[in-house]
Amino acid sequence: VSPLSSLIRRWERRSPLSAEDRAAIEALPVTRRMGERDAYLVQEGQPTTTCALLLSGMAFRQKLIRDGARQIVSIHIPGQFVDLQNCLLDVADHNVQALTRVELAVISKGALNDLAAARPALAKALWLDTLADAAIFREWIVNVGRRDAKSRIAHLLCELVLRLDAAGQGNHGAYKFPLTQEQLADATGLTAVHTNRTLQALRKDRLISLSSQALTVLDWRGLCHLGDFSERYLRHAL
Amino acid sequence: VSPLSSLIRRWERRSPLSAEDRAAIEALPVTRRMGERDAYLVQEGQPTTTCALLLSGMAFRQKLIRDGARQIVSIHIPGQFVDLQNCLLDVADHNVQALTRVELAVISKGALNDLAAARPALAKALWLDTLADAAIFREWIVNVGRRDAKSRIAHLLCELVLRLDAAGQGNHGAYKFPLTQEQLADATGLTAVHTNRTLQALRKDRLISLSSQALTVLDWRGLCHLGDFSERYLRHAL
DNA sequence: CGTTAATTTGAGACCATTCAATTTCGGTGG
DNA sequence: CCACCGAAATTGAATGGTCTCAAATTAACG
Repeated sequence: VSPLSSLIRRWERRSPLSAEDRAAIEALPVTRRMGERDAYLVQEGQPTTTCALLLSGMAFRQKLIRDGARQIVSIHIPGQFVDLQNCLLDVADHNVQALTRVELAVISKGALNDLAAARPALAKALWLDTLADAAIFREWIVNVGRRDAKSRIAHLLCELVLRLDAAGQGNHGAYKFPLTQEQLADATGLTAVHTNRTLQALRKDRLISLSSQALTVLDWRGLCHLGDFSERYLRHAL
Repeated sequence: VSPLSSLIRRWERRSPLSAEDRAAIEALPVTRRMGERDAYLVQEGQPTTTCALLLSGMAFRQKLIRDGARQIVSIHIPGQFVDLQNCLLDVADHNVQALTRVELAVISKGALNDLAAARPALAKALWLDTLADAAIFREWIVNVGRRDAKSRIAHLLCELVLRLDAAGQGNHGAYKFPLTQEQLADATGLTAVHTNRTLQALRKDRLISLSSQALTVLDWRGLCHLGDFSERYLRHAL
């Protein structure tokens, strides 16, 4: 079975691919690669040579500012490219880090660009992936820019839960949740201390239970309401 | 002269287009449309039918949250699409508003999709536009998530100044700057009051002068340093 | 000029931060 | 299996950046 079958499956949820398109994907030269937790998969400033599809584990993208503070700008689950933009960039403009131990399918930039040039339907699929990313970025801006701490974290959890569900990684409202509180803080623009207190509030409100990397949603409606969550922006991401 | 010549010019700054590609762009059926200041050009929840290229004036994209607060997620200058994502969305997932009186070249979704399907080089150009947007979104997240008020505003000004320069809209560090302080606040995740005080601080530090819609950069190096600004992420946006 | 929008100012309150210390957890080796 | 270790989570108290609310001033525009 091809390492890119998860990609084909995800793209076919949007619309069916022709046999030739599927064959072209499966013919891509792929290298498997592992990454340890916290390992840098892409580093800002590095010349780019490949794109990587996440096969298992989770990863996130982040930027560092001068004083050393970190802002996480997205979180990735299996079936997604973690650095699709590198396909069209000479130099990486942000960092990608493994959140857990990860397994990657690495494809050369050139092969992916050739694929897009030769097969319009796949070019569109790649474009759509970029667009889905961008939609999430926009909502992420709103989250850190205009919501208070409780809403921010609630919103982030809602988004992750829907995406994990779509990827078949959740069962009955329970999820593996490998983010540390410090990482959750870096994703929401808060401090780790305040994130801790905010999580306690969410637990006291009986919205979630979260401990030892296990997240359970106790009150989905309530969490969505608190997080001011509407799933429209995830249209092409699920 | 074609209304899409500014688009061709911008795309050709990245790499030359073939005569056929240029002809295909110029053959697109285009409708001109005006928009008054503050007018909604796209409304969240609306079915999408067209994409619009900004010919003159400025526009911005924003989302509203439940309590009515607004977060501006991007600002657009002539030569850019203000709603390219609508090409691949059935329903708009955010709002687009005119910042000044604007002039638009409206193209039907279908025509643009056909263009992308038929002409790989143009599909790539559209993809690259989406990617450039996404790079700006990422930095925008960092800005509102991790920088303090002075840095946030300085960073936003740095970005706009470079983009205005690239679009040929600046002369000698002086720019038309139609954002009200309230809009600047909504873009940076601050309040209008605090934005006002922060601008006063930037003026007192002799970094900028800003009044009656005219921005002058007095100390570019200093502004970049304060804003923790690095232009790498604008690689494809300029 | 008159009217409305935009900017500016002041003071008090609050959400989130900072800094430091403590407790718990997960994994490791004896 | 337990002792140990570092990482992660938790707690407390004080500080501070930003917000809120309200009012005054200035600028924009017909």
